[in-house]
Amino acid sequence: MIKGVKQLGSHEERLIDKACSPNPWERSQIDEASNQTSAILKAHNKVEEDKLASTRAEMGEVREENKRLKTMLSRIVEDYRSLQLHFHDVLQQGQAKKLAEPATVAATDVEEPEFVSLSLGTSTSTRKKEENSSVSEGRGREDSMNTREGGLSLGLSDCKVGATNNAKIQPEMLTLSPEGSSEDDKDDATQAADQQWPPSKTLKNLRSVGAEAEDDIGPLQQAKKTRVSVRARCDAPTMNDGCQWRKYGQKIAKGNPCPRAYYRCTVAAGCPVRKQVQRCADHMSILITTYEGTHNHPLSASATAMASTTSAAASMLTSGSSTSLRFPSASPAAAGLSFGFPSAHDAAASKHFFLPNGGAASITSTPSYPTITLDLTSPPATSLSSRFSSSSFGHGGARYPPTSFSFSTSGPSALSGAAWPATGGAGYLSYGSPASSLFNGGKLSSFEAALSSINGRQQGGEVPALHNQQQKASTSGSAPAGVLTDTIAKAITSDPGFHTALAAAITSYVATQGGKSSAAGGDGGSQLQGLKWGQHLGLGPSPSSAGAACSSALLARSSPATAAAEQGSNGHRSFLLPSGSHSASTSPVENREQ
DNA sequence: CGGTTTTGACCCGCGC
DNA sequence: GCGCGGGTCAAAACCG
Repeated sequence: MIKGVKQLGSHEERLIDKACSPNPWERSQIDEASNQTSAILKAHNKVEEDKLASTRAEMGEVREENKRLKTMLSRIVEDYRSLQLHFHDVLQQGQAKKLAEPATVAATDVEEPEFVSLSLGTSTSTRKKEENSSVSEGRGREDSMNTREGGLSLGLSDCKVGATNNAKIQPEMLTLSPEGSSEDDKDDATQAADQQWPPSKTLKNLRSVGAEAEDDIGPLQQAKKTRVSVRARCDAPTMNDGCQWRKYGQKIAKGNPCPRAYYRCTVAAGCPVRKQVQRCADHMSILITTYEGTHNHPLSASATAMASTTSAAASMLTSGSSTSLRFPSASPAAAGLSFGFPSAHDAAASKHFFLPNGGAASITSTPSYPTITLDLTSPPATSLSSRFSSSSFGHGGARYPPTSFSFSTSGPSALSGAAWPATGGAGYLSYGSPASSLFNGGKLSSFEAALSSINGRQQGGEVPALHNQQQKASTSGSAPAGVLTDTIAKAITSDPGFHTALAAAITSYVATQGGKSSAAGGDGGSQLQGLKWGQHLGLGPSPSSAGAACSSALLARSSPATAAAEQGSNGHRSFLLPSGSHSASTSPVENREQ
């Protein structure tokens, strides 16, 4: 492209030179003719001069336009390179941390506070295995993720949140249960045992210890309580997320006639992961499943799907604090990022960007826990828009600033069931603006593939390869929910996707804005806007989270939006995944429920 | 018989 | 301090 611009520039110069200096023969002819027919020649001369002037003016415009394009391009390339550098930095830091990671879980908790919490799909053993087996190359790691069962190798849990995040949120990787931090006070011999789900007496003691220590480890405590809630239409008692669960309690929660069931993961003894399942009071067909904790064991592919999704969602939540810094409500960034979205609706706190096809909003609010909600309940009509929501009210709401961001996809309505590519990367190229043919060439983005999965539209034999792969790998039978959530999770978490989505979004945005500026005669505005946008994306040297950047990149695909109804009231970050006929099959265990 | 579910009791945090 | 609500325990019942 640069080459092309340069060629264009030299061509312009030749044209202008030619226009400015007619050859001698032409001049002599004109002089001769002027002697004979002065009147005619005068007129002729005038016409030529006019032509010259107009051509000169035209060339000047083209030249200026060329300059603008050159500048814009160099800025974009610059931004892209810095982003690339930053991306590699993050990868390398993650690798370095892993290599330095002590063998004990407790040590990990202490030394890696910046890891994103709630990596439900990531187990210590799995991650260790990967350290040994994978080359320290992003692409290689992703390959392993796509092929290996049970491990979430590239989830956002491996992705360090930016430094701005660390100041406020310091999630920890492995021990999300309340007793986790207090284990530091115990000797090593007991720590391993305490990784198991503690007996009630221990729990009671730990509760008090944890309360005492809370001042010191406040952020960690906060992060540990991070929950991921999944709303989905489901007729079955629970969604099949690939794990085995044992019900350990049931309560009638206030304000909801439906009892809330408490489950514990029984895949491995002592797995601290719990989930709560409750039907929505308003819509009994909607099942709300809330996950909390970190699996301490490898997961089946289908279980990893949900886990990685929730992990990704939690990562989005935690990374959202930095996002809020990047997209302050009153800053031009917020307006810039809206890309035509309506601005904030709830003056009190919530600032939602709504999507063109936004369906039912899903908001959850948990007074003391930062909770992110994946809403899979919107009707199929909203098929290709996506939105998540998260809420966080930690400690007076100051810890998680109320901000929302969303992203949407729009593109060909024909759902090809494009599978997440086995090698990753390539599929992400389909991120981009509809305005850009590059991203619109009949391909679906991976995210769209995920959405199509959610909507159950893989029909007529269009079963994604990923689906097949996971069905083969799954140890708990078919798990459509797992497949779709895995696809979503990959769309959110996969680093090359984040990488490429950004590049695609940049290109897409420039394509759109560049066209506008060109049509308007050009005032350099597009360049400026593009730069701002890039900065807000975190394209600069400052650290940014993958989630924030990815979602922001995806934002570029949004077309001017019409507001969707908002159900929540307080500060949430919002995503939404449409689901229509999302019905998850249930495991034999879960079928026993009443 | 082992694992799971049920269900009343208990604990704890929070608000008044 | 008390009541309320959420979360958990644990014994009994249930199930394959």
